[in-house]
Amino acid sequence: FRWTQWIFLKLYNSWFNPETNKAEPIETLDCAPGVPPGSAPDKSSGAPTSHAPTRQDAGGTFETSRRAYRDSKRLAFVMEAPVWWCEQLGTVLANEEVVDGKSEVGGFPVVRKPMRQWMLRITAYAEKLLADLDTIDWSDSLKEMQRNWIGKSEGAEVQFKVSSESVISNQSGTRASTTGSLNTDLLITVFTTRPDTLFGATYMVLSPEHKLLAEIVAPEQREAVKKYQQFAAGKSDLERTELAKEKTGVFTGAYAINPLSGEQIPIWVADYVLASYGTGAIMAVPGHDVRDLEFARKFDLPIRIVVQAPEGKDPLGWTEDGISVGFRPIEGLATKAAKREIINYLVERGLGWKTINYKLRDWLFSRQRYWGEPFPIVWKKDAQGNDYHEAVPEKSLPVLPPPLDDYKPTADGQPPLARAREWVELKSGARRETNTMPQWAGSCWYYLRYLDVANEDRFVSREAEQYWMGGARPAGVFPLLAPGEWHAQLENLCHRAFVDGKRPPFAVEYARVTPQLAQEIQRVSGMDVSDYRHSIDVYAVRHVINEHGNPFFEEPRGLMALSLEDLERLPEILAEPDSVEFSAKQPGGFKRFVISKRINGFVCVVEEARTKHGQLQLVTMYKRKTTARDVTPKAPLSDTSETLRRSELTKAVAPAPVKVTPGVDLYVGGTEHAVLHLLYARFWHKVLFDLGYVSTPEPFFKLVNQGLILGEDMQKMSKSRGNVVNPDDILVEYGADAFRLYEMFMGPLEMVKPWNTKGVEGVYRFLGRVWRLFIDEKSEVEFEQAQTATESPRHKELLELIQLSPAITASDATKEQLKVLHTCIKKVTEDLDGLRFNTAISAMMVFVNEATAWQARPASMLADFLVLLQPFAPHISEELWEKLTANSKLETRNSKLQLAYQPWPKFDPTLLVEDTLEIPVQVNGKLRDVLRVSATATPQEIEAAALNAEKVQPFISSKTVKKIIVVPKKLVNIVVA
RNA sequence: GCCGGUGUGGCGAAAUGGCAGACGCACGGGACUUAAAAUCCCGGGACCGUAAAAAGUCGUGCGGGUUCGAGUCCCGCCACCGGCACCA
Repeated sequence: FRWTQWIFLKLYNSWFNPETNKAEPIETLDCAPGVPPGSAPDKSSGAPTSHAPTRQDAGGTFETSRRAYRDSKRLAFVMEAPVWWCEQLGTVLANEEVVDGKSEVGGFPVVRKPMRQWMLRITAYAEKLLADLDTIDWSDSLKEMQRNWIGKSEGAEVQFKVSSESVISNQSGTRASTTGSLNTDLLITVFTTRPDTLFGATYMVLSPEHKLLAEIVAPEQREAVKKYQQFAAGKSDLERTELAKEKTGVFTGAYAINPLSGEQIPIWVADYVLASYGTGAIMAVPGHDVRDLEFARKFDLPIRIVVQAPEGKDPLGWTEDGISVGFRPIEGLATKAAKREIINYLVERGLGWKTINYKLRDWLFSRQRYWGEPFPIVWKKDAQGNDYHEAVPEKSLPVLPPPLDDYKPTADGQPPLARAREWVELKSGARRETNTMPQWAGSCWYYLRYLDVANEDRFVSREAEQYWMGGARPAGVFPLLAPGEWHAQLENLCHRAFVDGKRPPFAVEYARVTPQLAQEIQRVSGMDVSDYRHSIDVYAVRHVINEHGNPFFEEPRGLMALSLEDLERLPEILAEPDSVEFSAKQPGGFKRFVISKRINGFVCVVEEARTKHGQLQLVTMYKRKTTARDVTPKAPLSDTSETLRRSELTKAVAPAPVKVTPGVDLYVGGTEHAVLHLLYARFWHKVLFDLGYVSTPEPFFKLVNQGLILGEDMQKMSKSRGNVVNPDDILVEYGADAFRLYEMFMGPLEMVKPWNTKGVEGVYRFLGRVWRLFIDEKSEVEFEQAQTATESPRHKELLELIQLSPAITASDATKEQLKVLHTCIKKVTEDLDGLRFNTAISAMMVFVNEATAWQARPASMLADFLVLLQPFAPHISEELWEKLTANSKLETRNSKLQLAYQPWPKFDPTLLVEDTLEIPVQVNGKLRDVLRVSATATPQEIEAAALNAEKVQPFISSKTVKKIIVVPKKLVNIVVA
């Protein structure tokens, strides 16, 4: 409670500074120029901004207005707004906790209800939470879920003037006429991701909750609109989604002016436009939006085609990229360019601006429950009698909940804590906040506390945090390449970027910064980068190929598509560039260099960023033709992707990565936390990082989703289905070792798998075989008899009766035995690294099956085997270890050390080499025989043996042998006509 | 509709482009036992053969392609699971 509340106060006392792009103490707020929190620091946008209060501000005292201004910027803030109320749970819930109109926990109905609640400004971190997904090793599906939840859309806000005629007629009907200067500048702002289709906006739609609705609605439509608003408000969110199939809406009687065409377009109200997203109003382009088209067809509204679809495709309802038509300034431009041009057009005329929208909402953080951390907040009254909130001093933490007789909310709907009046009402006259935090609060940072649980002075010591969480270098950076490796590594990178997306991100350092380049950079920036290395990662490769390697979407600026060949010339370009430019101001505070060189009539431009790890990291690359005459056709996209697709790419061998572990090394959990815990924890961690309390920007570097275990009937386990397997029963019957071993043996970690109790018996039998590999069965019978003969259930001394099997010897292992052991060591070691527990266990089963047949079992081998088994079945392994090491004659390892601390065995590859090999012989790809040949046989010898093989002869004798493929140590394939 | 994942024996599953089905479950046969359980040994994709074998043919969701060779790589589909969903 204490440190969770302490972190909350950090959130409370911070704001997000878009200038520095990070959270800062609230005290720095007054010095910064006003920019709306969460919005992109886009100075050229022309979007309206708020500003910090100055002493000249009218109304109220400076203190009051400063407090109000600070409170509006805090990362933890109070908001009076409709929230999700769940009657059965007796509390409000966050967006993320509401699924299909029901509570995520329990599936109870929820309703919208206006309440004053604490919120956390997670939206300020939307961009970072999105962008940094690229730096962590999580599954694609999980990352995708977070991306969808954050829901970034780039586009523009456009202002539509409400047609003066409708305003005049409206106002004269509603208010006392406001003299000659009528408000003809009534503006409605819409958000669109397709500003290029603005010319095709033939009507407008406002959400039923839109603020301007009352002002614009025509008298004759007032009644209809009001009814519609009530109709929409009466629908629960569940109904709203269920009824989504049929569009509804009402004409407002008002018109707006399409800023491009100048036409009057009708303004409608419809609930397919959400108040909570964008501006709550849209420009409807039925020609190129399915929802608008559906609506337009239902209400017979005009439709205009402004984007040409590819040949053979219907332009009506074409929502993908195409060629703009109809509006002169962008006529003929491809969508990407048309968007850019239209935005320029709008900005120049003050009609709109570029903007970014996120679906992510701020996090509703308070609950009306007893069992949660109370907010360390008190409420006071100012001179005017208005309530304001204040932090409890850090030294007063923790704020503990008082004991209560009744844990239900009060009769008038206040949280349970409100029942404790002496606790709530302080002597000073201040009152405690009675809401509590949700359970997520603790789970947002528990992994940090685990590092240093007993610390009384800090939530985690710096030393512990840095030792366990700190990563000195970014993940998987490969050291500088040896000369000549560049080509292979680039193919490796391309392969990882485009073919094998599952691999973790990594970067390659491929060249030192040359003295020429270092000198030039020093000259333009004053920075010394002489000991820096150039690096390139999969994201740069993707970016370069996707952005500049795709001729179809290329911008009309003389830029040319890149090929793999161009990338291959990076070292050449960077060694002796023609020019170097420097741009100090970049998002994230990176220093960037634009390095260019003219090659074969093209100017190749390479942008690199300076990282804190002594690298110049490739950001992007493109080439442009200098003059029209310089055009020489270069490899188009098809060639590039063909190159990438070459199967040779898959052969590129990846070197072992340098082990670095920023954040939690490995986090294993289910997908149910995808947009809850895993998003919340990332947010808190980033705030703590910005404020300097932790040393990594991400909490969990590698995350694996274990698959759900289904019931034996292949259904999700649930009480109502009655197919739940109680772990306690399994533990009693088979023990913890067999239980965990079975869960690991069922199949790949990430896969969904059905439970099968028979399968537990299988691994239980395996553990039994392991036991009998070590233990003399006769002695065990004696033990059991002695046990039944005595009454007391606990006889430690009786255990002494259990003896090691006489087959266990101090003798040396045979070559054959060593091969079996080391095959097992190799497999288990490699499979553990890859979290392939199922195949590791099967390798141990193979070993035990073999070893059971041995008359003499060398103790040293069995000791090594126990070390392998120990992580999978720790109890039985330690037990056997004790028995094995009790016999001093057999000692092979340091028997003083517990098994868990024994060094991991290393496999010896030389022991795995076979003397003779089995070589399958195929004819036209079909298996005909298997030869046994010496491992030293030459390809010629193998070929001859294959041709002479008895079983092969009938298939080749009457035919001509066209070709013989001999794969050394693998196989022979004879191709006949 | 969009995004992600998965399709291999009766079942859970293995297979750096190179002998498909390792390992385990279930099943069948045998040994031990008065008997059962436990344990140990043997068998096993389908088809066609055969007294039994052997040999042969077909087989990794479907249709194409690349390759000497494809469960694996490429193109196009289908089915199932998970997530998102009137987000402009």
